Amino acid sequence: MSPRTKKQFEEIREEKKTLIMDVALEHFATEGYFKTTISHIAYHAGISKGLMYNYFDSKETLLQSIISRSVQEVYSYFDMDNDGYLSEEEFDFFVRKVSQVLKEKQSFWRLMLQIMMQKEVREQLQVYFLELGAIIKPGIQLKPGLFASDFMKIITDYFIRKKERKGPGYDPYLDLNMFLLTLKGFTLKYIYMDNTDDAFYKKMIEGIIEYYK
Amino acid sequence: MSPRTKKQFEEIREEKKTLIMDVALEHFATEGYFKTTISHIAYHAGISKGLMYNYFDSKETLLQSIISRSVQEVYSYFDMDNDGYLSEEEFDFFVRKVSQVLKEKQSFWRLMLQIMMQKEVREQLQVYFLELGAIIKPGIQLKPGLFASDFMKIITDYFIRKKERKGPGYDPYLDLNMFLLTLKGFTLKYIYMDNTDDAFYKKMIEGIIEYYK
Amino acid sequence: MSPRTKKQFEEIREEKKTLIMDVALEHFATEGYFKTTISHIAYHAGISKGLMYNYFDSKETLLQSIISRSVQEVYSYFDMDNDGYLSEEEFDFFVRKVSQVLKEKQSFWRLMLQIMMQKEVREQLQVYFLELGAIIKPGIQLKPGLFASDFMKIITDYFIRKKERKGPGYDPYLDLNMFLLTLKGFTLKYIYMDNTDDAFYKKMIEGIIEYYK
Amino acid sequence: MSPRTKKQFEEIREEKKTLIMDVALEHFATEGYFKTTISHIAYHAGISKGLMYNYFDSKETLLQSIISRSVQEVYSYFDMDNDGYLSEEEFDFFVRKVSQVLKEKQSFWRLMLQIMMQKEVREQLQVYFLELGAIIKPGIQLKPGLFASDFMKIITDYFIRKKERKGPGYDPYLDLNMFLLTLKGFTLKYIYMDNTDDAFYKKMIEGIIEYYK
DNA sequence: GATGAATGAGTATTCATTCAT
DNA sequence: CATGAATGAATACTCATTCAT
Repeated sequence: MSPRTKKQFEEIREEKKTLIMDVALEHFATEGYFKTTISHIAYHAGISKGLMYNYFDSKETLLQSIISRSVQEVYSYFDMDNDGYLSEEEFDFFVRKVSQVLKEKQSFWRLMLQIMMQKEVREQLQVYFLELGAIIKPGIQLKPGLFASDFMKIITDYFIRKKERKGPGYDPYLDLNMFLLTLKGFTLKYIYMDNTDDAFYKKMIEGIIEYYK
Repeated sequence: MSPRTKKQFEEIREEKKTLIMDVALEHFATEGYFKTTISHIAYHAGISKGLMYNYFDSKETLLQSIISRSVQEVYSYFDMDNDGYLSEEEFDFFVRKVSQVLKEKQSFWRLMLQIMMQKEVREQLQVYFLELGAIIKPGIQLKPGLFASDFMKIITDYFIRKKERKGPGYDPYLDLNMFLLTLKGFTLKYIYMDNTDDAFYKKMIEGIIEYYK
Repeated sequence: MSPRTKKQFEEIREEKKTLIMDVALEHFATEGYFKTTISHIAYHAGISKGLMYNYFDSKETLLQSIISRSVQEVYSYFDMDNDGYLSEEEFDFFVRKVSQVLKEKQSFWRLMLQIMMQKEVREQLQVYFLELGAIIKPGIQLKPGLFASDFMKIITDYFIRKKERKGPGYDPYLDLNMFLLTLKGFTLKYIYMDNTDDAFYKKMIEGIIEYYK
Repeated sequence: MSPRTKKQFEEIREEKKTLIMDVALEHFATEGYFKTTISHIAYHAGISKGLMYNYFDSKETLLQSIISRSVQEVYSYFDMDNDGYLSEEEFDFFVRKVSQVLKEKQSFWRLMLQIMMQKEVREQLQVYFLELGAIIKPGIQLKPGLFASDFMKIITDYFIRKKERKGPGYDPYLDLNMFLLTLKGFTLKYIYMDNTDDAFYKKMIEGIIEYYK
């Protein structure tokens, strides 16, 4: 019965926080942030309301933690430490990654869409998801170091290089924006799909690659 | 000093109802349904809370009335009493109509997206917006008489006829779904645009027409 | 098309008032005073809310008017202008009268019971229905001129005279109070009877007469 | 500083619930159910409104809990687990018990009378208080297991046996119903008595016993 | 750490009453 | 006389947050 080490405590703490965030995300995403009560989350996480406040200062803090965590996870998905260059082969991989992120983090994206309705929230989150509201045009300077910027830079570069393959009549910015529109549409569709039709899902990924590679 | 006629009363009622719905839609769409209080709506509509309840039974009824009204308006936009045939020239017109509806009813679509987060709501509204959740495949039977079905039928027909132009390698269903994805993406993007960049907006409409006509 | 005379106006006014009171009494009695809304009454009386206030200053005034009117009616039932003497034959008649009043004014009595729950109301109404809360003892002075007092005086006299028939062991005050208890019980029972069992009802009247004549 | 045990929490809950129900009953009975506000109850119970709702889901639930509890208490008063036989000596005891229940639960009975005005409520409560609406006739089948039925059965048996003592001219059902009427009248009278006149009260109990033993 | 009782500011809703027409 | 739109004070109820144990 040796007392737990500091490290053990820390681990338990992290586990509980993760549990709470998982439960909360699920309920936020399906029932809505405002309709989900703290009591409800605590109950489904198997803890008391009081303990919730031991881990998170407020309902809002909890929400922010969830978003922040999910953003980190999405970051890591794309492994932004690479060389920032997207080859033709990697384009395939990239689109599939995007779809995978959508699939695995469906709840998160649903929450995002919901949360973004509020103007204030939207402005704050632009930091993470610049693209959602931004327009890609020649001459726009993307801040380096931000996820969305990095992401957009790599993609933009890819489409500019694509011009070499497609010839003079090709408008890379139009094509890029069409691609982004399609990706957004894919996101929207997937987020709302209750009974995932996997065949359709896969077919559309192939379609996107075929249309925009 | 004669009392108001029935018609006068009816007019007052309709005007006030419209006013309340307009104000409510605007606030629901920008601040969110749950964050928008009845007091807030009443205040901005310049009426008392009590009067709100003279016209709408509850906050939820108000929401439903708004949705119902907007759906009617969208219906009328597309004038579904036509021949159900979409010529190449009309395709242009159709895409432009869609974008116009988005532009003019931006608040409504934002509200829709928000509302559709809740599963129950989504299921109920499928009647109106079948497509949002549906997948278009060969052999699918669309119920005639419903807006979404009519809409989808016309579009599907268009893409099937397009095969004649495009030749044997052309997959009309893939192309249709890609088109719908792009349209959805356009919707999503437009809904979130605070400062409308009209040039970009128009460019993308042209792009969609160019890609899918 | 001669203009209506003052008298005609007065008559119309009285008719409307009576109508409103009738409707209100019915609803007060079955749904309860507080649960019955002015709107409801106005609707069922086929008039507007505004007009209601033309006839009655407030909901409370309406209630008081109803009670006052019913009390007058009950008064008249017993024709208190008689000699104040109750013969043996008249006792029969008296009990039957009581039951008839119960039957015909069931709604009113139900309303009374309900209203009397509130202390303040009860105190105010003692004027009319002294007996309900009072105890009849030798030496109590009943205020002349009040219905309840008159009523009690006549009944008390009857039971005192009854002593002559029953002999020395007979306690007129006990018997009187037992009789009043039974009458009250009869009231309570009848008020709550939804499906009037007329046979039982009549049998009990005969019983009361048999037991207390 | 160890947290409270489950038992401690349970005790707190029970105490508070009892407190709230006691206060509420008192106010419901004297001011009326509808006139009594939740705020009022909370204030007089020395707690916050919020806590009320921690223990009772709604005002109506609170009412039901009060009624349910009181019914249980009345049940236990009569100890229905006995042999179901009422001897002549026990009849005294029985009547006195009834009066005692009236005295000790005066508020409850006042509330009952008030509540029973509403038809729906009345129908629902018949389960508990069959007799109030029922008529006792030869051949009526009383459902065993229900308080009111048990109660009525015992009383009915008593009056039937009484016939042996009284001889052929005696109508046990008339007498039973007269007795029940008197008891009801006693109830009604007692419920409304503000300043209890104990001497009168006791005299009437003796009277009832004398008349119906 | 852990619990859930307790709080109170906030929210939807009701309804008697007023008043312009 | 008659209407029903309009008001606002009151009321039931919710829920994030605090805190004694």
